Amino acid sequence: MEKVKIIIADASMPSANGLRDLLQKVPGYTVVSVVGNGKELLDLLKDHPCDLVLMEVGMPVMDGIDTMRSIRELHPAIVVLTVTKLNAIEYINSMLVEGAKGYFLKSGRSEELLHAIQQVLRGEQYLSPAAQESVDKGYAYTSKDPSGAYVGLTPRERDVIRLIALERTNDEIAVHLSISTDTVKSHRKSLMTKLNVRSAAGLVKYAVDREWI
Amino acid sequence: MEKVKIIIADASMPSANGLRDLLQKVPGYTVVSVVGNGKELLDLLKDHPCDLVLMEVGMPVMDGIDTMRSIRELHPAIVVLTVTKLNAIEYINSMLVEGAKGYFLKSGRSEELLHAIQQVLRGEQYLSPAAQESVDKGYAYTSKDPSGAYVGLTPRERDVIRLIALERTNDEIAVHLSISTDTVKSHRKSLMTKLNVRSAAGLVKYAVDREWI
DNA sequence: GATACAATACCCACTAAGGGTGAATTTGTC
DNA sequence: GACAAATTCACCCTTAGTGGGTATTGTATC
Repeated sequence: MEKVKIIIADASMPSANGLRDLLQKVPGYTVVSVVGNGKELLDLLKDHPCDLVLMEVGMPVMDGIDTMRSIRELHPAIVVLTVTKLNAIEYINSMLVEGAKGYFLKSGRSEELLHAIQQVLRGEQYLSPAAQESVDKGYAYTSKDPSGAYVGLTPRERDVIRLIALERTNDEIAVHLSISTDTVKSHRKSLMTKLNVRSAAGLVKYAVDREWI
Repeated sequence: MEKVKIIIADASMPSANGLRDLLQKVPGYTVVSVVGNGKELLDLLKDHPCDLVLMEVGMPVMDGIDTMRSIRELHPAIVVLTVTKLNAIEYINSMLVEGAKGYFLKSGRSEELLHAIQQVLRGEQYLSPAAQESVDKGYAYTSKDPSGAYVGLTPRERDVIRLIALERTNDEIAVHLSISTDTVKSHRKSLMTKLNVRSAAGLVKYAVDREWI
């Protein structure tokens, strides 16, 4: 019987290695590769297929949510289990909407992770208890979109949110991007509406969590 | 010969387990415990001494910097190696000032971590290349304190910075803490001066990084 | 009792950000 | 070519935050 081929996508070395070591102990599993961001994962998948991906949401270069969308498009058969420390509802919702089969929080126990893997491999959804609780409590960032559709940011909006998180004022951002201050304000307003936050604080948290800064 | 007793303090399960598994393979080392935050660590140290602590900066309940200060006071003989994903200068500086012997970034390789451990156990300081680079570039948050003294926040300032990160306005914070809006502004000013940031964005990043939200 | 600091509160002036509305232009896709 | 989406820009007005002070009280610590 073929072993389940697993790839781990996590920028944090001890975390990625910890997952690898844990899974290598399981007879039916084989970790074929460990990558540090979404781009590396997609490059690898081009000619190295696998059955299961364990993926962190917060990764540099290309984060988990964007990566998830590409995987669903390019490799629909791959099962993805999110393995992250982020338990905010917007990430859970985003990952599930984009097609992740499960959402496991890193505060959980190893045995629970193995259980989660078995469950998603069987085709069932898995959510960590705390994640399930967040989902039950309702949607914070996504309340304006009850359909559950993913709220994507445009490239320009990402430019702006990054600079906001870097403590730049609207004027400075305008100079940096060679656009008018009014345009920066436009993007800022779109960002706040999309992410359903009330102030710059919410934008900064979003950018920090996703490791965009 | 006695084995080196090691405790790992890291709230992230795969990360903590990854470190534990890595160290258990080394003949001279023994991981006596794994804890999830600074408070658990200090409780454990009361009657379970150890030689080396690997500690993450970002931990819930009690973060690495506060924990470091207590360790230096209560258990001066224990060698602490910071093992974190945070590479901002203020954390590096804070941990070193508080008495950590080394600062290892989780993006580094396992062999490098073992090398770092050997180095701090010999009594030498260790810094990850990227961390060394940050130090060379100068101090961002701590530029106003060239002596390198740790910039500590008072309990009230922590209340305020947390609420700022939670997107509360000054008025809301005032009501929540039962103080006047002017007092909130006073705390806000102190925070920005102490942390040497220009706007709320810097405060939010600080709070998010330290997992205070 | 003197010192230091945290916490509280107030003043003033100025700048930045938030919220609403509308619209032109480019870009890519069907 | 029609359509949707992204990007750009311009007004309006209101509120919130920033930066500079100063000052009082309480509470440790020396």
